[in-house]
Amino acid sequence: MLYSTTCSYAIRALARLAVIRPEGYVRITELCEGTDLPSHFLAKIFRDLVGAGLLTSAKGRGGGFALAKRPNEIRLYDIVDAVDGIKAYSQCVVGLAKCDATQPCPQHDQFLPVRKEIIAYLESTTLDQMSEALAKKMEILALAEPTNDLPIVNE
Amino acid sequence: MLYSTTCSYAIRALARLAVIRPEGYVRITELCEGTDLPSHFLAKIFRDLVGAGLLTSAKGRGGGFALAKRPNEIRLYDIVDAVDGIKAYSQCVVGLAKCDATQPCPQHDQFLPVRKEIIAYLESTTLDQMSEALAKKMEILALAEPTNDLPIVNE
DNA sequence: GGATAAATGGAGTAGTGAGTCTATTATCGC
DNA sequence: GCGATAATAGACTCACTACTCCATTTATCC
Repeated sequence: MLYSTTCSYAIRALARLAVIRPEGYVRITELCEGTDLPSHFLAKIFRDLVGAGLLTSAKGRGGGFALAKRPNEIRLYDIVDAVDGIKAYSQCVVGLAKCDATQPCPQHDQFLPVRKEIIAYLESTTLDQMSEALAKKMEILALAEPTNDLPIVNE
Repeated sequence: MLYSTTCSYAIRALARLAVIRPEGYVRITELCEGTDLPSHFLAKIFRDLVGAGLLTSAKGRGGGFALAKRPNEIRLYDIVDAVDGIKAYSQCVVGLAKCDATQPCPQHDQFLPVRKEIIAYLESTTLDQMSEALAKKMEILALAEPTNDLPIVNE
């Protein structure tokens, strides 16, 4: 997979946050309701995202986590960088330390276009696009199972 | 990174094997000489590659591991599939079980071209290309450090 | 100011991937 | 057949990622 499990949780949670309340505070428990997101673990991940400047937080009644920027200003790239570190994506595909044009690894040249495609994807995808797609999905699920008030979207 | 550490070892070792002796048996110790490949661990990995039909093995004097097919018939795809399992590449990028055209994850459509690029890369790259690139690299290193008989290529 | 509600911090646990080590088995040369 | 050689098998350790839990801190409401 492209991201770590932790990073997947972060992406899904942020997309959900943008859907539920793009501008206000959302509690962790509210965010995880009806999903398989592990709330305690997500709390830990969100601490880091606060530190990375992607989220702001407020304690006490009415508090929770809120996006630090507008959804269209948060790129997938920023989330991945905050959680996994983008450095991993620029390293040699076969894990060699010394790998450049003069000392190429067996895949160096071949892999360039793939890496470019991945980085372009991470840079061009923003949270508002993701939340829009997620909202559409939740809508479809709600129609498919009209008896459920809160569709389980993430299993 | 695109592959697991284990898979990187497999790729590097197979490329090396194809350079050293494309058709005969090579001992693990010989294969790891002058590299940072962990020989005991590689022995374990090679067992699996024998099971996957990429390598054949022979015990005793004169034995070792040899490619089960010609280098141009072994694709990067086959190696990755044998070690990491290609299934991981076809799964949803954010790790959702239910993710298809009707129930897309927030990244489903956007990620398609990236996935295609990765798969195309894995399918089009073969061991002979990789060994050729590696041989070229070893040559460059040998010229750069003419005092060394066995250049360390993989640190 | 007391009760409640939320994040925060950090210790602790579990499972997995990476790597080591040793004993066993098969093969070859003599 | 015997000794050397090399893969095979599996138990074991280590580190790291994923995840839990609880005590603490901070804020809000009454």
